[in-house]
Amino acid sequence: MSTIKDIAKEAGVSIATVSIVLNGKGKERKISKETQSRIYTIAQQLNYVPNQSAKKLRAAQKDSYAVAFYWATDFRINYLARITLGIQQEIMNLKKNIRLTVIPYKVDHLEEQMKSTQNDFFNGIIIANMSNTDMEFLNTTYVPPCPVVLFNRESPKFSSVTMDNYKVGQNVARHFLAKGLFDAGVLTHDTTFPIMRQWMQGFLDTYKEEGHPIGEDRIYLCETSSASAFEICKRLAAEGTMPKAMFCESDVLAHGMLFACYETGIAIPQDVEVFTIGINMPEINDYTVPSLSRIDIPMGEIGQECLRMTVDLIEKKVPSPTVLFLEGKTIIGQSSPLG
Amino acid sequence: MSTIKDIAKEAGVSIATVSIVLNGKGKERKISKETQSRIYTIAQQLNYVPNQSAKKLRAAQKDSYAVAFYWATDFRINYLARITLGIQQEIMNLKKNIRLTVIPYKVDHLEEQMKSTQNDFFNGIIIANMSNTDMEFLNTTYVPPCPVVLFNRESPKFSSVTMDNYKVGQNVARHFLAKGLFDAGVLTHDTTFPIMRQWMQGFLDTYKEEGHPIGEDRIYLCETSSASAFEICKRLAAEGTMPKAMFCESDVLAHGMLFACYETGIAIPQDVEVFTIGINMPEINDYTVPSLSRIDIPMGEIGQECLRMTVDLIEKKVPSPTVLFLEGKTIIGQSSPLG
DNA sequence: CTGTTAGCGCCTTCAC
DNA sequence: GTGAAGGCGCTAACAG
Repeated sequence: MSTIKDIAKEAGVSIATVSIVLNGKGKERKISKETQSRIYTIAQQLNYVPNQSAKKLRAAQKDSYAVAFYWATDFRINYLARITLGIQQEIMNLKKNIRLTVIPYKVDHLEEQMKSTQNDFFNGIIIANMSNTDMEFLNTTYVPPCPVVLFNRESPKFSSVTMDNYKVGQNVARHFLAKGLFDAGVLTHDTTFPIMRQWMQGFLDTYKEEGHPIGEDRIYLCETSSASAFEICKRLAAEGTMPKAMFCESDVLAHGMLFACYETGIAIPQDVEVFTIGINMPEINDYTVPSLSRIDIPMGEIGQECLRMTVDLIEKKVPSPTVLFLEGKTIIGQSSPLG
Repeated sequence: MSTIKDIAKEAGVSIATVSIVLNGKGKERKISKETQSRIYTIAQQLNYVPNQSAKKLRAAQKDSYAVAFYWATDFRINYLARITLGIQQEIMNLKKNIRLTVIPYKVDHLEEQMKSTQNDFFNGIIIANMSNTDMEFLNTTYVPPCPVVLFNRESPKFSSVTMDNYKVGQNVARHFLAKGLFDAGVLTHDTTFPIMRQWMQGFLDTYKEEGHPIGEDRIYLCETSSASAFEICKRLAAEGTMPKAMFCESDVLAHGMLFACYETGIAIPQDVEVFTIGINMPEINDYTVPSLSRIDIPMGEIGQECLRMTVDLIEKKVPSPTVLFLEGKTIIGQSSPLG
């Protein structure tokens, strides 16, 4: 990488002259036309790219933080947009100069990504969507260079903004149980996302406590796609083993299920009721056929709180680790009306 | 903002000592426990936050670019996730140290956002989702401090990655016309997004050229929500004025339309065929009821090319402005099968 | 154990 | 019209 020094040497002028010209102040400072064009040409030849760190240092930014936002690149990219939006809104609110750098990582490979990223140049880090493997890495080997806040995860070591995920599962179970739907199933992802297992635990425990334990065979593991849920539900329809109530652990799966029921002539909610966790935009689930009953994860809000907490940690206004719990929003649609 | 100098003065040690301690190398360099804890305490008291620009400058990053990505915060946040993903993938491919900063802006208010953001600290800027107002600002008053690439827009002044949007509309029209669906309508957003008007123009012109002009009354303006499309389509159903074919200019609207047809007993595709532009994740439209025929905008790909072009412009490997055209992907679902 | 010094790349002030 | 010098905040090499 060449610098203005290189250009100055090549052009036979001083560094100051180069700086003036490249910042478009040549005319104002009455630098000769020739000198200017010579400098521009050489800058181009040497492939000059200004060093923004140096510029910034010189400009002495006040209250300027660099925050990294790690996000998984799988099927959940949709909802990450809303997290980012929440984070950005909070940045506006705070009226500070905060640069949010988005860093993608592959689920189960957070470690590699973190090693290749130079985290020492951030003031704070927010991490979303970690798998158990990723949590394991964070909780054991990782040494943070700055405050770290986890999105919807819990850890003994790091701050986080999360939900009472066990209670989410409990609430879904109670909704079904209140309607006498004892033959229930769970449609879930086959990967190990901690929160999904917490939801399921709350759901299963509640059914068991109420005297209607759900068998292992009623837990259906899908790939993380509508297509996979579609296949499984088509099979259930063909076998005639569809339960009376299905708890879908994400709307991605619920979409596949709705489509399977549509194709096989199973009526929702008459034949089977569907309750899901909303991770997509609320609107999408309001206009599915039929519309989905669900508990929406407050993505934007969690993002917002993550950013606020990160700043508070940077400024040492809260102790580390701090944990904040938020509530999910229950929305009753057509797929499972109130009892 | 305090610096290590302030801490050094306060603690009565040199700035080097402070630097060593705060970087966790106290033990290794055998700084006394007391000195260390004194430094930590004072750092906390003075609310010290390291200046990352200075750190970075010192570390002399090579091939390190800062790229800003402006995105609109409206209903399109969903698809912006995929753009970001494409951009990030390209960053990985390039094997350069590129920091992507996401900067949200309100549609029609790009100007204000750009003024409040210090763009002079970026090496390149990518802008998505501009309205006519935003384009106007860019094309007239805006003076870019670095290369600018537009996402799916055209401009005489700036580089861009875009689609042949007129042709997209033509293709939809031809699909309907080949099936003899002459009574067609357009369901579109009431805002002025340039590409939507281009789609519509291609669509309307083709119908007219083929001798089946579409009347003004067949153009339905919605708010940018499924809810709004739902209301309009419910009205059409009630009046019995639903056309035989509907071109939805975004799947957000198509979702509202599908739901309205479901509720009012209008059969798709028997009573009305639906063709849409896919902006959401492809999967969502594969599992609507019925699944949607559509042309998907290659969001990720456009993002990817935007980043590549930005880097090429920074490194002056391509002239400015450069324009690149990409193709949309046609997917035939149940809502409008092949003729 | 701690301090001094030099310099990362850039811009601004002042001097000629 | 142009150049020399100083300094933004930080770290590493070297010196005690």
